[in-house]
Amino acid sequence: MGIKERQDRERQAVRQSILDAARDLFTSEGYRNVSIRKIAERIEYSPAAIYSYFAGKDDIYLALAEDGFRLLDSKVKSALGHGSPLDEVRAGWWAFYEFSKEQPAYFELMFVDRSVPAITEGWEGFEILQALLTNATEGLQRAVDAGELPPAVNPCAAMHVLWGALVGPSVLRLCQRLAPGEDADLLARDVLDSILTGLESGHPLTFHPRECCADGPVASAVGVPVHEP
Amino acid sequence: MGIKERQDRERQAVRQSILDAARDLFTSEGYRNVSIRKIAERIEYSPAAIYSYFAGKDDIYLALAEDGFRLLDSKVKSALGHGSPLDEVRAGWWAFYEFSKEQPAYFELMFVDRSVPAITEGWEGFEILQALLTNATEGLQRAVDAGELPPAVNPCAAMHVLWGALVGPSVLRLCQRLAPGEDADLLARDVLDSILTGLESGHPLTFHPRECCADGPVASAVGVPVHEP
DNA sequence: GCTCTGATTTAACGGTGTTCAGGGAACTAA
DNA sequence: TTAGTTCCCTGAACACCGTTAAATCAGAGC
Repeated sequence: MGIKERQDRERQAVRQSILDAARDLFTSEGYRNVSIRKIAERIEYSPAAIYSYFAGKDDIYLALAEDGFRLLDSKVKSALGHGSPLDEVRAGWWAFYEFSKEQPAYFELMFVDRSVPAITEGWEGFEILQALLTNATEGLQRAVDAGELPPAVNPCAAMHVLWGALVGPSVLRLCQRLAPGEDADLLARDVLDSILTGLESGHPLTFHPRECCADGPVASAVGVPVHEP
Repeated sequence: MGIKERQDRERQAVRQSILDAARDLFTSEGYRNVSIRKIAERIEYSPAAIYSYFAGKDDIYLALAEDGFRLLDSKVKSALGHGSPLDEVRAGWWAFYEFSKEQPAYFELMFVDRSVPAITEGWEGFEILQALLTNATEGLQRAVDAGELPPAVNPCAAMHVLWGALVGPSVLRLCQRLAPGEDADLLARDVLDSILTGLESGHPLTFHPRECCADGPVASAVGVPVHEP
């Protein structure tokens, strides 16, 4: 009795076609300018049909963003495992930058488009990013423990700095704000190197962390607005 | 014949009341959740009346944001003029952070709220921010010329790093993502110091700038989406 | 064949930003 | 004072939006 399986498969296919259409439209026209009706028209269904697959427009975005965070997570993780702790820090953040090149559509949805709904605690994608940033902080801690970074370096604050700085070149590249002769890769590398060099110099950090990386970094990272969408 | 003057004054007062109501509503409920009808109700006018003062909802935001950029500009400028070039760099960026504390409503509209319309070239506020960031780059150049920073430091890239990193603590503070015991001021200072220390160490920068600061930084800074609002 | 289930559509609700013809008050000129 | 003009403002409408309830329809199971 493969009927249910076939039905499930078909349903999954429709669901995926909604996501594909939405990703295309979101990245070409911006989340704000895409309506449920446009997505429905693209997949040749009625607008109401979509609501049997997703609770609402925001949920379509959240499903896409969750995929994106998963992709980012696996990309960063596969870049680790080689070299010293400091090498891993460098590799991890470089993977983040490369992700913005390889998956520009996802990256844009995740970090650039400002009309997108808010990312809140409890949502799966939030937890993935959360864990990723916590890992990044722990990586910095290992580099400190290994003596590759001065003991004065606060891993949490350092992670914030790396994060904030690395988003810049990624967005610059994505928005094509660099001239043809300018190489975003070099800029990204410079930014990364500058930060790490600064950390190596070991300026004492006065910030007093708590479990600041347990709920802090994501908010600043993605630029979460204070209000509900 | 002060009639026209009085009429102009009244008109200006109504215009200002629209802006005041809009700023209150935007920052308490988020740009996305505020409708023209709500603003109209607040000032006891009909929704249509607003369109004789502003071309649309987005223009109300743009007028507010322009005020904000002007405020930021004057705050940063008044912080300059004392000390060495490197001191000025530090003072300027610290003023930026302080602005986020003193004018949280404006700062939120300018940099945090993600449902706000895009900032585009040609708009007055864009030019103000543009000039401000160009000034920041020139300040870094002066610090290099004065020997306070190594010649290898690329002012444009360095400006990007400072900018990206400083937004982080500001947003963290604004979104109250720090525990009571954690001091955002210290975090901001650490971030600023870390970056400057890194620059002083003089890691060679490979990025090849053009007039990259003539049209680049703003986009990455504010997180401008690719699409029209 | 019939029934039942569940995916899909039709039609509508309440909201949005925005436009436009007209009313009416205030000002000007005779 | 009165007639004319100007211009702000309103009411009503338009074209959308996200979302939902009821009707419809195809297909599976008996």
